[in-house]
Amino acid sequence: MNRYELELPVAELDLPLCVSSGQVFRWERLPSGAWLGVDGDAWYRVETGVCAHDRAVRPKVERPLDALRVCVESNRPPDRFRSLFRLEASLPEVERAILDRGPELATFVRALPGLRVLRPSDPSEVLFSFLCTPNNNLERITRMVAALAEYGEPIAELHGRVAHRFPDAARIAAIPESELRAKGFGYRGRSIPNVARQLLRMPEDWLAGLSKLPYVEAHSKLCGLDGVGPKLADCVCLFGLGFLEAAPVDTHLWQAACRLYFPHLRGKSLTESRYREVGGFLRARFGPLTGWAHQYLFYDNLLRTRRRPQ
DNA sequence: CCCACACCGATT
DNA sequence: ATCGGTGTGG
Repeated sequence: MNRYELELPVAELDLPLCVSSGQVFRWERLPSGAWLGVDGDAWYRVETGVCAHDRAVRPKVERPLDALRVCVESNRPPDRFRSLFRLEASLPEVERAILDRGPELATFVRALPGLRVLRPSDPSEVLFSFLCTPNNNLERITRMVAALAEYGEPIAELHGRVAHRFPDAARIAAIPESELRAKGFGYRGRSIPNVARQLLRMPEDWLAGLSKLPYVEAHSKLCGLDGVGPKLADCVCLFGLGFLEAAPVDTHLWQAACRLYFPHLRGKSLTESRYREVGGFLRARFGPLTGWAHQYLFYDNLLRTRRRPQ
C-alpha cells in the first residue's frame, strides 16, 4: 500500500469533474467525501480539496492560496496516478493552446476548469466500458460497468466493499447472454460477450498493440469488431490507446459542433459521412489537442441538456 | 450517400 | 412518444 500527497495549483485538476465526465466509470464518492476509484489493476482512495476548508479551520496555513492538496492511498505508486490523470501535461498550457486554435471554445474552457483527458491503463477495460454507453446515461453505465467488474479478481477490500480488477476478455466471453440480460444489460448482454469472443480470436495484445499504429489504422481495425462502430472506436482510441487526435462524435458532440461550426446541419441526423466530416474538421482545427477540445464540447453539452431538456 | 428500422431502457 | 450507437437492409 502506498500513501502519497500531491500538491498542485488548483487550476491543474478537478478530480471529481474528471472522473464524472464520462471518461471513466469506476469512481464513486464515499459519504466522507473521499473518492474511491479503480483503473486496471490499480485502486485509489483519494481525498482532495482546495485548502479553503483548511483555511477555515486553521486560518494560518502556510500553503499558497491556490494550492490543491491531493491525498492518495493506492496499491500502485504515484506515477500511476499521475499517468491516469495525465499530470505531465500542464493544463493551463493545454487551455492556452486550445484557445489559440479555437477562441470560440473560451466559454467551454472557462466553464470546466480542471477538466482533463484521462489516460486509463487498460484498453480492454475501456473497450468494454464504452460498449455499455450507447443509448445510455451515466448512472446506468456506472451500474453496468460495476456489474461487469464483479466478474474480475478482487484486488482490495476498502470501506466494506470489494474492489475488483476488470475481468479479461476470456472471463467476459464466458458470461451467458441471459445472465447479463437479467442484470439489466438489454441487448448489450449479447454484444459484450460477442466482442470478447472476437478479441480472443486475435493475437495476444492485439488491442494494446493498436496504439503503435497510426490513428486512422487503429480506428479502422477497431471498427472491424462486430458491435463496434466509429464512435466506440474513437472512444477506445482516445481513452484506451492515447490517440489525442481522436474525437468520438456522439449526439452531444454533434449538437455542439452544429451550434459552433455547422449551423446548416442543425437538427440533421448524424450519418457516417457527417461523422467523418466533424472529426476531420476538429482534427484540422485542433490537431493533437482534438481529444481535449472534444472533452470540453462533450461534457458542456451533456450538462446543458441535463438542465434544459431539448 | 442517405434513410428507416430494430435493439432496450430511460426520460418526457 | 422520443432518444441514441450500431447493424442491416433498402
